[in-house]
Amino acid sequence: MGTVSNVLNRPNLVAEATRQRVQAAIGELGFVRNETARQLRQGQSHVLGVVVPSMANPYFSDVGRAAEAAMNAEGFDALWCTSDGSLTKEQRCLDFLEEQNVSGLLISPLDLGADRVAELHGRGLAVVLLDRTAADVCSVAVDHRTGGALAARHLLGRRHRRLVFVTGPLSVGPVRERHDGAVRAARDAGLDEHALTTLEQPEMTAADGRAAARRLLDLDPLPTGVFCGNDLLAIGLINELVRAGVKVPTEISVVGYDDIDLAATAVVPLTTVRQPREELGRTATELALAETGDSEQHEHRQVVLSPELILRESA
Amino acid sequence: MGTVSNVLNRPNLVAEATRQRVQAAIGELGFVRNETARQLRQGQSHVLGVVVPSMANPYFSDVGRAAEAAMNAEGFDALWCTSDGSLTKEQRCLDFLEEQNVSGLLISPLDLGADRVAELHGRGLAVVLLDRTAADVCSVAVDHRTGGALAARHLLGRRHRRLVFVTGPLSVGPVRERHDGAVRAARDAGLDEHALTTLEQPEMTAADGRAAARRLLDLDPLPTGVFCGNDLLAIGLINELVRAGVKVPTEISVVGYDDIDLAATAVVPLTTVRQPREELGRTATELALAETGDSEQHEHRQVVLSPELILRESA
DNA sequence: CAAAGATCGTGAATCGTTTCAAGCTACGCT
DNA sequence: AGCGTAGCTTGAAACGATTCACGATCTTTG
Repeated sequence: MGTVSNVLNRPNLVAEATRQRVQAAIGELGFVRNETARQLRQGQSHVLGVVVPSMANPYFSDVGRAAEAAMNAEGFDALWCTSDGSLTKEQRCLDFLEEQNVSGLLISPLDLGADRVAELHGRGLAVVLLDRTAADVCSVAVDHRTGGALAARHLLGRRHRRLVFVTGPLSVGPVRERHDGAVRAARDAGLDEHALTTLEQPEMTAADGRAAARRLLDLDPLPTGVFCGNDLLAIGLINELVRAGVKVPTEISVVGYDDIDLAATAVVPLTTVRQPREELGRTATELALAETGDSEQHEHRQVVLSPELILRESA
Repeated sequence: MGTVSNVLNRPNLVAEATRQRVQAAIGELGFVRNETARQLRQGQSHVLGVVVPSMANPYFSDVGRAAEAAMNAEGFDALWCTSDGSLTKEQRCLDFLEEQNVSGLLISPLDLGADRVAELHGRGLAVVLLDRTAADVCSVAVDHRTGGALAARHLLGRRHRRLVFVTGPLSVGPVRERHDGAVRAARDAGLDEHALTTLEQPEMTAADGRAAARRLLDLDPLPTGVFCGNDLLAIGLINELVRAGVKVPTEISVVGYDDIDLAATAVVPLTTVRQPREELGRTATELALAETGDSEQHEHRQVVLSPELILRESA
């Protein structure tokens, strides 16, 4: 019925008495608006998709949560999808979201080359890249080169001259940038080429950090400063170092990256490079919402946020 | 067009030639089926909602991931919602899912009393409780009493006679059950009443574990065995203990609960009670799918899974 | 008191898909 | 040739909400 629709969507158009009556009936019958039909008719959905490689990763879950909160504040809802590091799964997520008619997409794509995202964008979906950057799309990223440099310079400033950079797969953009930033900073400080080792791990979990620590303990002479590509690596590494009887930070200093919750409560509270996760998520939905609003004469913006060094005890 | 629908849903009914032609057109035009309209017409959705208190908690993200994988295998998709520990947010999640016409619900409700879930169930939604149990609903839970007892008996078996149970809010069912199981086991073993302390923390994060460690270090005499309500508590606690120079497990033994990934790579690899998270998630979607299928003469099942003690180094 | 205007309620069309009855073809059989 | 049938295709109704033009009622005003 038309009136019911008005009561729900434009209550001011309907007389107080009728409004009451309709509301009562709604309560009585337990009527629930069928969002599905509503969307079909309106062609728009008030739902944004969030696609991340993993929800278990505190970095993504924090960013996503901030993004979702910002959406809710504007009457939008979030549809979470996890690609689990698989391109196939990512495809499946995008298919799902497209079929669900989301009006926008916050995505941290596994592979920028995959132009499925571009295709969706072409169909009129608002797209915001999380922690990636591309020419003709909105994006919010952190300046990882600066972040890496921040970490390296901190170690250098503490007179460390034998450094190891423990990193995840350098094929991943942000990871490579952190590493590059650190290496560049070390070189700029005039550090000797062979005083600088890179340990590339297949993943970025605490287990990988532990494995890195074992390889690191074989080095001779032992390095004195370590920069890890994320906090989980750093935590695993420190744990194994401590187990081996190496004192952190006296014998080896460690800097992490991300500043996840666990960083503060590690055996040795972690000195780390904080990414502004809340701001990242919030800004991403702002950009997306702006784009869904404007639709046509929208200007794509590439926002770059700054990382910050958090001093604790590990370095 | 009717034929297009047939090509997509019942390809055997349509002639090879037409099928090819339609497929070609689909490819050419970049046609994407509008799931919204499809659902509206069918009244059913091939989507299940997953409602958990937090995605950052590895326990829930693992359970949910297993559940989602099982859904995907059956052609269903998952809609993730996080209640973030707030009843309001949980309500919002349920409203959203109902409006989205999900055909089932996997939920770990904050408050069993809230009969919103029962209401949805009444509307014909398949409902499966995660880690909670109620009379007239399907559920998959772990026998936490046994889990708690497993942990306590392990400590007692190692001749520990001064025990502390560090726990989260006892208002949370599963948490209380773990605690009760442990306390009962200790009493059954004839442990003195005052040789048993309970430290209740407001949350169950590593930070709470650290706080617990500080309170614990004030105790005189120091306890020798500690059972933590989850691994995060245990990790935070051990970290602080080690920082204070207390040797684990020689001076104090610690048992955790969950067996999250981090447990194995902690400074002192954690002895812990493993919950079968994958099985829990998988079973939950099986129950839900079974219920959506049968609809009417469906028998509710309460599945209870068994925890398992994982021996590592911390106790 | 009548006409105009303001205020609300009504009914039909619409969104994109599924479903089903009915129509069409071509073929085989007698 | 005539008829039945299997195999496909077509067209229209339906899902539940929104939207909009129209009609009904009530109020105001000259």
